[in-house]
Amino acid sequence: MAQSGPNHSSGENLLFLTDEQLRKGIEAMFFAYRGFTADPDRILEEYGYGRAHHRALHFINRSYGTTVNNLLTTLGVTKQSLNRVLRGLIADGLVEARVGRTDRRERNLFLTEAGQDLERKLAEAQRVRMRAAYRAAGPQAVAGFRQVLEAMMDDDIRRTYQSLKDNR
Amino acid sequence: MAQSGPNHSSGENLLFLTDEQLRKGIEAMFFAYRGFTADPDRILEEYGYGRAHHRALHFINRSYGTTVNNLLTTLGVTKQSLNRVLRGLIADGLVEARVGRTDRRERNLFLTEAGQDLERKLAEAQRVRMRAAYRAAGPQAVAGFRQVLEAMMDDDIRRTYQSLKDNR
DNA sequence: AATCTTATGTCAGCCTTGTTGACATTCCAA
DNA sequence: TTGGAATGTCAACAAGGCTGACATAAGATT
Repeated sequence: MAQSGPNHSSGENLLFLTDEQLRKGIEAMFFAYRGFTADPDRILEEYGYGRAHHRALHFINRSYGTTVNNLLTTLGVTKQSLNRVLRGLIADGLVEARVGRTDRRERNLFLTEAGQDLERKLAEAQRVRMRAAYRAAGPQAVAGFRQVLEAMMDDDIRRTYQSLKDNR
Repeated sequence: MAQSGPNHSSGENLLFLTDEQLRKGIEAMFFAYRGFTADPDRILEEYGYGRAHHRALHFINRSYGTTVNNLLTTLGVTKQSLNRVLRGLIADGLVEARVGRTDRRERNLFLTEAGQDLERKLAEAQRVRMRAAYRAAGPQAVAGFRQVLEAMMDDDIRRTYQSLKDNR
């Protein structure tokens, strides 16, 4: 388990983990996630895309040349679902799927220029809000934010997340 | 990436707000939210319900006797969408809608015994994970977590959130 | 060479949950 | 009395999940 920071047993943690405190955290997640997706959603609407397209663009950009199977695992959806989205992005010239070089069954995915443009636009919209939130809360709060989020992930996803974490 | 760091001004914030750091925060939100909803989702499936039902149960439980309009605002969906969900919950005997006493156009919403049972079950599943994450990250991290999430909300939603914050 | 397996794509159909638009009912308030 | 607010309902549609079935290509194994 993700064990890092200071820990329990200290008496001060008793009040801390009341259902009431937990409920506030739960609601904060719900409301914050809405804010988190709101700005990209508005942009996507102009293009006739949805969140699924955003996620695909993000992770293709992020893991240059990734395969369809990799993407499936990261996104946690079925191939049919992803395929529908990819088909649209490829048809619109935002994504390119090249036959794999070592294994020709695989398709390596790339963003075209246009794809990179949209990805940048979406990412920047999301960063603006994230940056503002980070600024408002301060560095120490951000560290805590990341720690809690990381501890909240499913184990296998946390591994995926961490493997993506620092490779750029 | 075309352009990297934002990097204005304030000394210690320099390294802090790189696009890279922001991207990690964005991915953390995405992956953590999946974990956050995973446990309730499994329970809901057994009952043939979806997340929309969970949200309705949560906020009806939370704001005893709330009106449909209040709920709409909190949930951020259309009345038609909410109505479909409420109809199901009422038909299944989990929610009761009583005609308003002061304004008889309004419907006051309550959980029945069965509704409270399911709500408790869902909430506890979600709390288990949240509690584990809080424990793993420690009190200071939790404070930061809450600060950043709050700063990430839309302004009007933050007001709603804060008004719900301490009234119990 | 034949066969098994993997990676991917595609078709069809279903579900939840969001949307709009139109229209009815109830009932408070001016 | 009349306007408007709160609510409900019906219909239609879309996005984006899902399952199941089947096709194709190509790597892997026997």
